Amino acid sequence: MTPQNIDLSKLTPLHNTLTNKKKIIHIISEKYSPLSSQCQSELSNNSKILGIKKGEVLVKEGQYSDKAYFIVQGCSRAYYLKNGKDISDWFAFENDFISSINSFFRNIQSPHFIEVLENSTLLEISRDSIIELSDKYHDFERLSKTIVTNTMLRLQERIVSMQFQSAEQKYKDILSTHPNITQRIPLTHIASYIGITLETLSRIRGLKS
Amino acid sequence: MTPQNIDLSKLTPLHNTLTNKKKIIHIISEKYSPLSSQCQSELSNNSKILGIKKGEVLVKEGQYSDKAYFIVQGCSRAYYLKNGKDISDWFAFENDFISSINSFFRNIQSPHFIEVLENSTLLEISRDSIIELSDKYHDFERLSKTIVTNTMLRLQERIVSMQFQSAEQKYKDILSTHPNITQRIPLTHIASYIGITLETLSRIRGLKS
DNA sequence: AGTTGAATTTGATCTAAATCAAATGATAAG
DNA sequence: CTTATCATTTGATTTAGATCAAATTCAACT
Repeated sequence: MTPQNIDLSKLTPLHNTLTNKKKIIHIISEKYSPLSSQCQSELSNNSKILGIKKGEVLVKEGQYSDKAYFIVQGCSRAYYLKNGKDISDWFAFENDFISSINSFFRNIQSPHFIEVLENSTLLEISRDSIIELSDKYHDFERLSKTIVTNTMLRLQERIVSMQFQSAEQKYKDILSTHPNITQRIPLTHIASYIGITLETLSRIRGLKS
Repeated sequence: MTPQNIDLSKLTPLHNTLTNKKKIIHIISEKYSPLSSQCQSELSNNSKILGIKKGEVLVKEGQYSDKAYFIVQGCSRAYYLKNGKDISDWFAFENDFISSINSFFRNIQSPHFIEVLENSTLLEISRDSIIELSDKYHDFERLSKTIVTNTMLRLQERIVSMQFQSAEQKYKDILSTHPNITQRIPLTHIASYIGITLETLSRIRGLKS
């Protein structure tokens, strides 16, 4: 019986969790940047799996949040309130990371909320663990650099998309990177993410292009 | 005589350059993340100082650019053409870095031009050198992570500023981070950077607020 | 199935900022 | 000083998308 064929539900909860964690960390290592097995197991000891229900809020405005979350299953968003209006600022799906980046990196009060949009499984890692692992392991430092670099490039693309595009083009842009985002994220959130109103988005979608 | 009091102009050009390079690298190390002296001198061997005249173009659209530039003195911008319109995407001043990030990190053709806006002194480093130094020195890996992280946070702030702000507020936002930007950067470029037209910017500035 | 509340669509204005166009001001070069 | 080029301002008009408001569709829960 190969590892892939183990029926996880038959194992004890503890063993199950450990097995899953190793798998998740292996995925992170594959997707972002390779980690030595020693570093992987130390990351395993410094992270925990969370099961979160749809609608729960992981971070609230004003909190100091020193956690980063890797999405194993489900999706989440970061948003902030501007004059009472809910503006989405980041979406994260399977194999993406999410955190309140201002609070996490600059150690200030979070301007963002982070909300789970589907029942989700997350891997939580604290800033202290990340700092410790980055100090100790060069390959972990590289992993975190890779994640930050990806994020930077994604933000840069988003600026270009927002700078001088029509509402319609901005919507097409997001569809081209996330073709089925509308099946998972309410339109209000998509609208504010691309910087247009819900009504405008609805009209754009009505056009048979 | 302390090192600070050496009159650089009295030295041979070569010595002068070397001394300057070490100073510059020391500044980078101080400002972003400390480098061991061995790493500093290896970086010194892997970088070169450029003197560039106002108006020169360092990178053209379509080129593969594998260089990063640290601005010792002067300023530069990255911009792209959208339907023939010149849209500024990044400004860099003393102690900032600039590069065609898409080309540099993803090894694709640059969508950007990089133009020097004032007679400038730059330190140029190639991607190969950065990769090599990052492999060899954990502290260099950290330095590059720090630079990327700063860039990411700056881009994120910019998105928030662009998302649902009035033209006037966007202008105030850029003034608050770069109070004297208007003394160094033509208004056309500032306007496109914040996503408004030159005319609108001029009118905003006309209001005595 | 029927009720309730949220998500989305549709409609009628309104407005901030774009566009088009021309005038003025500043800088540099001969 | 004069001309040429570039940067900025000012003016008139248009328009994409916001705002306000109501109708409809959808989904979850008794």
